[in-house]
Amino acid sequence: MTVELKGLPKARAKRGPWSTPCAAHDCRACEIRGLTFCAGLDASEVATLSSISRRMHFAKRHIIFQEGDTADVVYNVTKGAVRLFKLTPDGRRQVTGFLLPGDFLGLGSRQGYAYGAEAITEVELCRFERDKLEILFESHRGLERRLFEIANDELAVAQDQMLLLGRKTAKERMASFLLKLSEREELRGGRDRAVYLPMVQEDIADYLGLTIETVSRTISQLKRDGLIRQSSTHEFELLSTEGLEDISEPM
Amino acid sequence: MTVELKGLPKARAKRGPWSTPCAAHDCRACEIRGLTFCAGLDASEVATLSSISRRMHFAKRHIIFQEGDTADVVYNVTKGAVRLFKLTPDGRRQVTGFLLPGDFLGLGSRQGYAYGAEAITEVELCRFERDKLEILFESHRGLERRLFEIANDELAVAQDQMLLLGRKTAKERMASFLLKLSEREELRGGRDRAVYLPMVQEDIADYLGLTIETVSRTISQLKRDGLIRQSSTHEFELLSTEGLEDISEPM
DNA sequence: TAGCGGCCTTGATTCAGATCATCTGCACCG
DNA sequence: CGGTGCAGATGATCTGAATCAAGGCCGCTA
Repeated sequence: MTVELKGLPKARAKRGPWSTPCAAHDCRACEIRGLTFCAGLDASEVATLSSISRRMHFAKRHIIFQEGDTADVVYNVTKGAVRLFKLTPDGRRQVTGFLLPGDFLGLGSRQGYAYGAEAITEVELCRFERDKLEILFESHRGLERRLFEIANDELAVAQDQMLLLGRKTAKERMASFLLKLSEREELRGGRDRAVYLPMVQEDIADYLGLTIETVSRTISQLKRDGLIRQSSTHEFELLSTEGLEDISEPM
Repeated sequence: MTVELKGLPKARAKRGPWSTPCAAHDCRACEIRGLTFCAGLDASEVATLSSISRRMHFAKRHIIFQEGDTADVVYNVTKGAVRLFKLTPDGRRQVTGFLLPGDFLGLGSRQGYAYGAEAITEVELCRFERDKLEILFESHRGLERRLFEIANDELAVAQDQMLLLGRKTAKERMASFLLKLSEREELRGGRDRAVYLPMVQEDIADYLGLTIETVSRTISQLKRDGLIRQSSTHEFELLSTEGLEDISEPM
């Protein structure tokens, strides 16, 4: 099923070739429970959540929603990677975040989503309708509180990003970015110092407020300086987190 | 009462000369009820809120809290202006927001505030202890929901700011800034097109990711182009919101 | 297996905004 | 009222990152 592309001028993003809503599935079998907002629920709560959730598939490059769409659905990423972004009318793009399995998607006021969301890789999402979820809140206060916590955490991340965008140099931005991704992997139990970068350099550039050329040059320099090593197209290794920390937070 | 300055290296901010906690006061007489998170509460709810709130005074330049302080108190700004900021270890500053009467202060995870807060002018705040507030949530679900909404709104504002910092020119940043402040005044019932800027140009520079020289030059240019007029030190008039919009959101 | 397109790299040049250096206005104060 | 100090304005110069311009690599697919 292909969905119509909304007429945003000069928007680079395109609707992908397919998305498949799947039947309600079993949350108890979820690969990423414990990471996400479902964490710390008891058996009955998980069962209720299961009953209102629905698995979705999106192809690479599929736009999950556009900035301004009514925010009546929220998601949980279970597989793949998603980029969040905003566009200026003349087509400049700011990537405001990357989502990986376990991440929550869809915070936003009733004025609609403040950003668009697009699949970087093939993506699997757990979909919840907002009003059904809100009914659940009545009986399960913890769920609502958890969501509030998530919003607060996102806010802290956003503030860090403002410091990065407003006051850091290209090298500092790149080092901060790699370190943050690596910390995230560690929380998810990934291998120490290995970082998976599913996105292309254009995404990184738009996330860090730089150009692709500067991103490429900065990565090259970090390699030359022996701070990172590229294991494969999307896999990097941090050879010196200490060195990167010195760069990202200069005294 | 003067409070010790925490030893943050090269931090420009200093503890101000005094802060006075006042006795519990009457929320029913609050100047800004209806603007803030107390909005839409019934009489009994206001009474309860009143019983746990406390008026605070802070002098100009007084640090209300530092980044990393335990986030066990939240505030409502009732008078004056506050700046939120983050610092790099080497002393660069990013102002992440300005608060005016009616604004909520103190969102943050239990890891502590993600930013510092400092009085720009003399400030009056309504102080609430977090755990007392949370007890109130049990009986008044609307209050919790309202706080969640505020967090969501802040998140949307933060994303706008990322777009500004990552992808806009100095002129675009300045125009966006003035327009946003003006919209805010309108919501508060201020005079149309008049903007009150309690902060100094250094604050604006640190908010927009620029230097004071660039801020000064950009303001001069907007004046020369007949888009704004300075009525007094801290008062500006937007002569052409249309012109400013064209600049802030180029097609 | 040749050709095509997407992504990345690297060099040369430009430029917006930073940095450096004065200078003015003005509030405060002894 | 002269001095002092801070906020702001403005000119000159510098520079980090953008822009412009080639190429290279690699995975498709025909």
